[in-house]
Amino acid sequence: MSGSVTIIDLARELKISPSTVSRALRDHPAIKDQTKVMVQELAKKLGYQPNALALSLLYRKTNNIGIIVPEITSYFFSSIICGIQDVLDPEGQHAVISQSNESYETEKRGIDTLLSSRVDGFLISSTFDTTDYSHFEKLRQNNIPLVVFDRDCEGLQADKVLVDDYDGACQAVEHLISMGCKRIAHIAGPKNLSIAEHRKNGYIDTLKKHNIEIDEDLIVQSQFFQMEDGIEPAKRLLKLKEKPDAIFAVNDGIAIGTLSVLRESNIRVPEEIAVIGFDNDPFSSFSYPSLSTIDQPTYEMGMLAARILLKAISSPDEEREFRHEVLKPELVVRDSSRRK
Amino acid sequence: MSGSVTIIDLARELKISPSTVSRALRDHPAIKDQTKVMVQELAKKLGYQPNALALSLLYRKTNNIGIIVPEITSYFFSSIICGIQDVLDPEGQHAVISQSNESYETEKRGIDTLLSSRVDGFLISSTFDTTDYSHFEKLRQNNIPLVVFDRDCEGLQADKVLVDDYDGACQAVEHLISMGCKRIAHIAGPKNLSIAEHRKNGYIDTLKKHNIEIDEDLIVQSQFFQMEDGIEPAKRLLKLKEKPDAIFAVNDGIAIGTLSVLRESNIRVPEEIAVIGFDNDPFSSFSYPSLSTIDQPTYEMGMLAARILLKAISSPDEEREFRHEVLKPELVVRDSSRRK
DNA sequence: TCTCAAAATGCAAACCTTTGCAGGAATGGA
DNA sequence: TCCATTCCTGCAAAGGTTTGCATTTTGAGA
Repeated sequence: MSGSVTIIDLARELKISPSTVSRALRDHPAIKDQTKVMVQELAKKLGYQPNALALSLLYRKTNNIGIIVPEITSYFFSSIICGIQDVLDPEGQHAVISQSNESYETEKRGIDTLLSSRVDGFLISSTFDTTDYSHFEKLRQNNIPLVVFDRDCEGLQADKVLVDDYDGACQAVEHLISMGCKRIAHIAGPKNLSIAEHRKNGYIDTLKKHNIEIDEDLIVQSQFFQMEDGIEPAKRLLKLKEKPDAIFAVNDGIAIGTLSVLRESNIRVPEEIAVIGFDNDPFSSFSYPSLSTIDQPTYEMGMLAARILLKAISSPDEEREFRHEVLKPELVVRDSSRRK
Repeated sequence: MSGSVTIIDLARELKISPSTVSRALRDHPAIKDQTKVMVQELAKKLGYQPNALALSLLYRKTNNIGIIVPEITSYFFSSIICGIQDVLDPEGQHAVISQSNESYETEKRGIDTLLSSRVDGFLISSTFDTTDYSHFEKLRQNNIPLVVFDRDCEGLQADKVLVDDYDGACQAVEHLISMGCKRIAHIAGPKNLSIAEHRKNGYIDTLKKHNIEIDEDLIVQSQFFQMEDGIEPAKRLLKLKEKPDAIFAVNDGIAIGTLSVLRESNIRVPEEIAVIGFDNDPFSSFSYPSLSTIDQPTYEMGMLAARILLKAISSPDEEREFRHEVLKPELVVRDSSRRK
């Protein structure tokens, strides 16, 4: 940054005013061709680059987009970010990424620091703990566009890009039933997380639809979404007097953890217990047995969210409805649920 | 951004000058206590937040750090980024992340756009194709600090935080030998990528050290680092007349792909063929069989790189040697290489 | 009441760029 | 030669903040 050459430097060198230099660089019609050539050549020679900071200050626009996600190490979120970046990049927008680590406080702090660094808009997937949305409301008051993705904040007025988790769960359970499973267990995700609730509801409703009684013992809970978090809940299910013949895990991580427990217990998958996950993590097709799952259009979700945000940024005062997009997930059948 | 209140607003409201407001907010000794209280209360009431843009312009410092990585979807890079962020955050620095997708051109473009958005420094892990470092040299000419991590750019004058890949490979092969393996194959990574070369050299030298002849047929190449990229090379090894009794894969992704091929071919791991990877991806302890590997201190690498960068930024003109840190990797033995 | 130092505040420049408006130079025609 | 255009170019303000220096205010002491 130190050695950077400014418009003023060019002006001084050419003994003309900064405004003329500015206009010459932007090909303004009121500038003589001769002057333009002269300026542009010097600019090139000296490697002039406009100071984005000065422009941001002038136009009140940084071209920075704040992204807040619970974590970036999971494929799920990192591939969403890919989708976002592939939309932002060609538009000259930059992604400033902050992790909340599933902590409400950190999320709030993240918003504040990004806010004071003047990002033009926010893309947020909130934490487990986020039940109070006042920090999001604040954005609207400040007139800063916000698009919520994946994890719904129910009641919050904002653009949203979500996945139909309920439908995904229904597909998963329908599939297990069609494979002849009778006692289908569910390893549910953290409480008060909308997506986990929706999946659980899809599970319950599908069983009911098929007149299968809901057995509360068959519903256990995982604390987080990592592979190791699946171990303990899976073990709990295996301790039941009447074991399940299928397990629908809230995501692929938990499902993979479950598979490892089943393997250790010498339970054949899918013959004794079928397993299905959720996410279609790249990992899932390489597990043993390969894992049936519900594919989520993560990349598309990121792209769509980013597009909606950019649109909101470029037409600020427009009165409009908040968008509420719901993407459809898709069943992927692999060995872990395929009855031969 | 629109509704944001400025120091000038506060000044007007209180009928004092902006400079007094500024000083009052920063608790300057020359300001009357009464005035300070008055200003600070109004600032709080109106929710004043300093405009970081104006400050950046003034101090020629954005507090943004540009990160360029080949991809963010792998655990390897995303956990490095975690380490980076955990250092940047408390310092009020923001990570602006750009992906090169292993493309030299994209990497170059990334530098240019981040440069024009005035990041204070760069943390870069270069692509496969990056053999020309002029875009990095440019940074030094502009006096912008750069720390290279993981993937070395040989010959480039810059701070570097690397992992001793050679040593890691030696540990892996030593381990296989100690388990009684005689025909150890290597699935190498992309050519002209330093880390892949170092691992290959470690493999070769360790075999030589044990007077094991190098068989070129046992060295095959993978194109990329994903699981699916391991399939084809593994199949090539299985087609050999004399099959290997161990495979050292350049990373865990390739190793996982290899395991799936071995499984399909009904080859017992580790009894017939032992397998070891590199990275200690979380996945590797949940594969079947669980994968022996070389643990890389990714999080620490990110932290160290970030710390070095921040130091370089805060003491710009200081004459100093470039740092060249080499972290030690560590063998993790699991089922895929444990002879019973 | 006046003086003077000390205390408190304000002015203006700097960071870099854009742009409406004013003004100067050049050119054409009479 | 002079006037009226047209064509170029420059001035200054705006965006928000900090800070050296100048200026005003305050209060004490004479």
